[in-house]
This record gives sequence, C-alpha cells and structure tokens, in this order.
Amino acid sequence: MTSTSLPTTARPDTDVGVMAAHLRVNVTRLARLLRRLGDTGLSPSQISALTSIERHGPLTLGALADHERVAPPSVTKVVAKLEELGLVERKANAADRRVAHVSVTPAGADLLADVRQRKDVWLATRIGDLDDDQRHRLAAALDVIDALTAHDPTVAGR
Amino acid sequence: MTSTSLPTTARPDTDVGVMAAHLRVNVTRLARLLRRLGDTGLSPSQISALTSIERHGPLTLGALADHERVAPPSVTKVVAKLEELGLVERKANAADRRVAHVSVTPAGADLLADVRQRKDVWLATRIGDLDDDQRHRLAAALDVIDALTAHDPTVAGR
DNA sequence: TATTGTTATACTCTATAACTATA
DNA sequence: TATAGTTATAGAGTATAACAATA
Repeated sequence: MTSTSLPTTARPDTDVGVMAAHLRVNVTRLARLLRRLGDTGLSPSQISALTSIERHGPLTLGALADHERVAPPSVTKVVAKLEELGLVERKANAADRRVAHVSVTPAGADLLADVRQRKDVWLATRIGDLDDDQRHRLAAALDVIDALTAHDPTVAGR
Repeated sequence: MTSTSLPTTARPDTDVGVMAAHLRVNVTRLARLLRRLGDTGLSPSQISALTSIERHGPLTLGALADHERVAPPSVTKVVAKLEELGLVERKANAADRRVAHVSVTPAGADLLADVRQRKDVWLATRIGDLDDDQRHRLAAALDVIDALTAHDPTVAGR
C-alpha cells in the first residue's frame, strides 16, 4: 500500500502514499524537537492537565478526568500537585458542595505562555533561516496542514 | 515577541512569528493524532527502544542506553521484555563476553512496519481528501519541513 | 440510592546503589 | 582496577476497589 498500489497520480511528488510517509517522518521529528523545548519540570500528565484546564475553562475534576482520559484518583493527585505549585486553583461549587471547579492561575497561564513562546522563538528562528522561496512555500501550505487535522471523525472528543 | 515585534516582513502570511505559532499548533496536533494511531500495546519506552534498535543496527546495551538517554538497568528490563515478546534478539560478543548485542527480529521489524503503514494509510486518506490545489501546495512544502529539522545545532546527538 | 471526589492499595516504569562476571 | 550488565531497592505515576460526603 505505497506508491505502487495507489492509482491516484503518476507523479511521485503528488503521490499521496509518498507524501504521507514523507509528512509522517517530518512531522514526527519536528514535534519531537518542539516537545524537547517544552521542558518545565512538570510531568507529562501535569502539563497535559494544566493545558486542558486552561483551554476548557473552569472544569470539575470529573470533567477533567474525561478530557484527560484518566481515572478520577489520578486527577485528584495531579490537581493537588498543580495547586501546591500555585498553577491552578480550586473553587467549591456553592450549589453542590460535592463538586470542585479548577481553573488556571496567572502563574499557570504564564508558565504555559512561556513554553509556547520558547517553541515559537525557536521555530521563528528556523523559519527565518529559510530562503524566500522556501518561506513562501511554507506559508502557502500552513492552511493545508490545518485542513489535515480539521474535522477528524476518529477523534471527536478532545 | 509576536507579529508586532519582528521587523522582518509586513505581510502577515510570511511573518515568521505568525508562521511559527501556526506551524507549532498544527504540527503538535497532527503529531498527537499520529501518535494515537501508533498504539501497539508496548509502553513508550519499549516502542522507542525498538525503534532505536532497528535504526541503529545491532547495539550493545550500553549504546542503547545512551541513545535512549536512559539508565542501564532500564534497558536491561526493556530489552528483556522485548526479547520475551520475540521482537528483538540478543547475541553474545565472542571477543568480550561481558557485552551483548541486540538487534530486531523479523517480528519486531514487522511490528514497526505495521505501525508506520497504519499511520501512512490514515495520512494518505487525509491527503486524498484535499483538493488538487491544496495537495500541490502541500507537496511543494514538504522539503521545507525537512529543512526546518535538518542540521539542528541544538540536537547534535540522536 | 446515586454521584463526586478521596483514600487505600497494587502494578508499571525508571532511577540510584550494590553486585557479578569478565577484561 | 575498570567495564558491561544485572539484581536490589526506592520513588514517581496511574489503575481498581473501597470509602466519605453530599444530593
């Protein structure tokens, strides 16, 4: 199921099989480099939870567990740690006192912004090192990479 | 350090800061989707070790520990597990009997090939869903993404 | 009785320290 | 003595099961 078996286009530079393999390798490598730049001292589950809390606003612990696809006891511990670090805060629900809502503190938002900026600075430098032709071709393709991940039926939630 | 502070190009679609943030978001999301497709039942360290062993040929356990940036006892356990699963095999060094070399078995190579093919099929489908213009713009940019990760001075090893 | 979240406990993964066997 | 790898032990992280508080 590679270039020989896909009867779409004869030219190798638009053969979807060849393009897929090429894109997979490049995207995986670039993502790995970016991930390495994102070190914060937080564990993967902690940084992931913090990101979810920021993106999806105040969340109950149960909702956070669903977002993170993780068991309730795990979020209890992760949130306790993030709270201890001052990155998130809990607010009791007045109407139903079983429920707690967590949201990101300014310190938590700063941490996430710092990580993103570090990655963007690195990427901007790499992009700045490209020649004009390369930079224009990259600019012209950014929305296509958008399109590849948009409306994915296999990943409805999250 | 975003679009307003980088005095490179006035047009937003080639502003390196804007491009960097856009690319970061898209690459991260696409990589996450691909990673989710790569589930094998192996732990992250196991799949990573298997990949390193395949790529860098027969490796001593010490060399594998260096590649994986992991402590020696960890590779002992990871390799023992991969060997038990029939995915790698050990070969004693005849000249120095302290040393063991690990390499990928056909079953291990098959497993890695299957994972890659699963990802490539998914990506090829997404690319096939693009219109001709999008597909050509993506094809024209693939080597640029190559260029972004090539010769990275900050990641000399590995 | 049902639901939200916590505590108790166990398992996996990885680390450091101590050890075995070769050189 | 030095090196390659293993075994012993400990610390994170996450899971299931049992529990407490509230509805």
